[in-house]
Amino acid sequence: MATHCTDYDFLQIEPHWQTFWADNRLFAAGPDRSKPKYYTLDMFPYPSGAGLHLGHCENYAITDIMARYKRARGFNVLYPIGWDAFGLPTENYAVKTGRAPADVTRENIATFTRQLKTIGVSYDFSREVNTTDPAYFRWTQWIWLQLFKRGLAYVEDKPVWWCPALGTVLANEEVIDGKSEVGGHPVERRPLRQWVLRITAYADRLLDGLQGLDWPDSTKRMQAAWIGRSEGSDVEFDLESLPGQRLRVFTTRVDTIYGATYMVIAPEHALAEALTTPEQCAAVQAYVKTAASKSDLERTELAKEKTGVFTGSHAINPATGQRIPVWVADYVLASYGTGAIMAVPAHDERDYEFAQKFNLPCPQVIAPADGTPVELPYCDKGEAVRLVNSGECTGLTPAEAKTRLDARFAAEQRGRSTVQFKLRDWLFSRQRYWGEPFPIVWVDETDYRKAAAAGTLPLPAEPVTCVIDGQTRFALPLPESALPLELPDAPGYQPTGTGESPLAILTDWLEIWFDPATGAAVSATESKPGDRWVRGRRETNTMPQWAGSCWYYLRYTDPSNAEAVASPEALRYWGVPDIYVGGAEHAVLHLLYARFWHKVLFDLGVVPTDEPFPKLFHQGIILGEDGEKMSKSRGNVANPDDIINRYGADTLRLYLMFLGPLEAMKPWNSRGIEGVHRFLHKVWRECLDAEGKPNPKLSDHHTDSDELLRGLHETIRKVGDDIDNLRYNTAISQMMIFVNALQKEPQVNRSTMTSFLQVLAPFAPHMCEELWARLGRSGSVMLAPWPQYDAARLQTNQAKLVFQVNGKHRGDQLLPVDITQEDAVKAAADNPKVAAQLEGKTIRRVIFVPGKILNLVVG
RNA sequence: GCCCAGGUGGUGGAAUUGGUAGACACGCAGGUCUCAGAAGCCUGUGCCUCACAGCGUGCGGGUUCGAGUCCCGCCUUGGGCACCA
Repeated sequence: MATHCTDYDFLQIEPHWQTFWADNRLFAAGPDRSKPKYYTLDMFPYPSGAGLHLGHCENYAITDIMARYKRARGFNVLYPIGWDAFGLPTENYAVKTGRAPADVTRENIATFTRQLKTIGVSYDFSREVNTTDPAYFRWTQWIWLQLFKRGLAYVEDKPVWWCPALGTVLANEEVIDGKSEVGGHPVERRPLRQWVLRITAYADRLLDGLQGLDWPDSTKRMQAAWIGRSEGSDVEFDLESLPGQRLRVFTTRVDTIYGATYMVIAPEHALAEALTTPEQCAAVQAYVKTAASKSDLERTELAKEKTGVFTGSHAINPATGQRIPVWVADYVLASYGTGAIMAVPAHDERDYEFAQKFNLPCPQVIAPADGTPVELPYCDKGEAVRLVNSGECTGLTPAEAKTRLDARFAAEQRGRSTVQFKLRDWLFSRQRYWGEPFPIVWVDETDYRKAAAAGTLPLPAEPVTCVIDGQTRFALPLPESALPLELPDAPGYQPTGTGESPLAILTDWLEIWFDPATGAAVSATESKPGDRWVRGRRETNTMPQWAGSCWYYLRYTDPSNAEAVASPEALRYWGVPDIYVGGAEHAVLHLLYARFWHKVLFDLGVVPTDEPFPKLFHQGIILGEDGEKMSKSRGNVANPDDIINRYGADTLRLYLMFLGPLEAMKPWNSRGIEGVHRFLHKVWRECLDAEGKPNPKLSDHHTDSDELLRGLHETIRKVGDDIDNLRYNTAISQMMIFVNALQKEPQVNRSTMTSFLQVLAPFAPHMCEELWARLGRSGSVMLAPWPQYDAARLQTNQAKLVFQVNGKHRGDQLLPVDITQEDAVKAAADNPKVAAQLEGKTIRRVIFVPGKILNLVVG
């Protein structure tokens, strides 16, 4: 079944075995539930027109080697692939060319698939999923409906990037330095109706869940920082000019309240206008207007110098009873906490800087317990500091003061201990065509009540409403049975020019008669089909690309199930990925969003566990030869197709894995690849002679030396360990060491060679299949059980003992491992170099680590 | 500014719990084979030195019989966050 080439002709060998694997369906995840399962997953690729790059190859080689190894170890392996195919690049291309996004997507997927097959990745292509397939996004919509039903989705006007010149809304990543990425046109913020998901309701669980995950620490830390849990207190300050109203602040340092000498509200704060006195009106209005016209980016970038305006009003510090001024300043963010702060300049850097600029008082209320004078601002807290000048709290530690003040303000009904998060709710809509449509119809209140009364729809406890053309509309979901809601055809896919999605001009699709019981719809231009039908307008937003990638790993367990996301049985057996490999660029968003959806599905009883990715690994970025990030403009891109044509996929895979630690960022080196290519040639020559027949040095009867067998067993052991621990580079180095030893042997037992081929096979699968067959082994090397190493073979009775004198290496000698210290010292003393160092000196101390080192301390 | 991870030959990198620094490979040099070349094979290759010795894991200190590894201070590269009260 092997090819007949005499040389290592990888261009012939590789396609041959790729066809063999596909024809024999060797990589399909099996139905046998008695076997232990292993689920390995790559991050969901976007099938771009540019095709596969080296980063993909690195990612997929890592998981492919793992998958092949685990199969050989007897696991039932699930190793799937699919396509995260909705999204902007395809839509932009469609707009430009007028071609249907679905057609473009299909072509891109075909290209990707072809390329994947040329690198020999052992995916189970029978489980391929595609987020743009209605049979798939039916369940994306279904999950979204569950979120909707549980009150986790709502609608809000939110500012988005709008480009007047392009007549369209842009994503954050399409805006660069305040200009559109395409064309460099100016962009502005414009409020548009958006769907928002209440991810903040899961903030605590998302944070706590991180603890048990086997993820890179840096990624866990990044997510924790993104969630940004912060414990503090809410306190309400009375307002002198607005009796009965209070200004609420959030502070993590309520213990410093005796030092709060002014307050600051964000320019967007609801009380900004009410608090402004007539004399200050012009100044405040001007300030608020300037702040509003700045983008978030400008506001933070220009943040070097603090700015602000006095409102003219005062609040009362509830601790001291003093009147303190209320300012407006944009260093306070409307979106965090309550949008207002109590400023304690003596103990907060930002407040200090502001107070210095505007000449506000800075009384110190925290001091080191030992009375050391300190410079302001002084931000220490903890056991070593005490409150000073703080009335009843003077002398307490900050922690004690917090307890006391929280209790006092709670009793006064003006405060409490509380927790804030940096995490914001998730803006979950795009004004775009190429995404999942929301299964929502906007209706008036009467129709909503009528439809709700039927009791069959997935409705939230509180209706979701919005105002369209001055009228309040209610969000009526499609019944689950009516899913999927497919995308209508849109001529040209052009932007509408109003900021709404291209769907908003497809009147027949948009304005409908709708049957809430069945989800059926007809154009509103037709006559009302029946009594229970209601007049509605479809939701025109579509879901962001994150939607489809939030749950795809579940679909792989049962990809064609028409009744559910996946069957409970499949979800129980396959569970979640045992290892998830992808780039660190998704450390926060994708991984956080998917965790959120998974927890909701867990609460719904759909999935049996509450975390989707127990083990995560990030492969490092492959840089160009110049050590810079690969990019077309730099001209430092190495193309996988070229490399495969020149060296073969096995060489490419092996070299990518040999380059360095998998997680490290490392530069490509086109000369270095020669090394692993030579290594594969060497393996070939050790197996076959010049005619392509088995090398005469291989025999079935030869007894290999203990040393060679120790090398073989050490290699089996190390390669297995290193694969388990994702240290492929040292596994390869061990295989090179073994082949170098093999090469020096005049005769080698054939089974030694075939055992070695088995451990090499996950890395260089095509060549190992070929050699396995040519050495007379039957079937696929992939089906042979992983060789066992014999621990007894690894032992030696001699080991090199290193001699040191005063910690310096002075020689070594092969000695029995169980040598006594006394004999070891004798052996050392016989060593001429050691003897020279001992000359005329006394041995003061002997450090003996058996089998390793003998250090003689002399003086 | 804050948090994190790195810094080892000409190059990529290796080094259980502190125990031979530089495995493996690239490159380079010499040799062998060849009419010649390619490929292969052999030898060498941290620095300094003819050699002995000495010096060497970003820099400066420290702990230790012994430090790439542990501790303190600094420099530097990369990543993340960035007025989050």
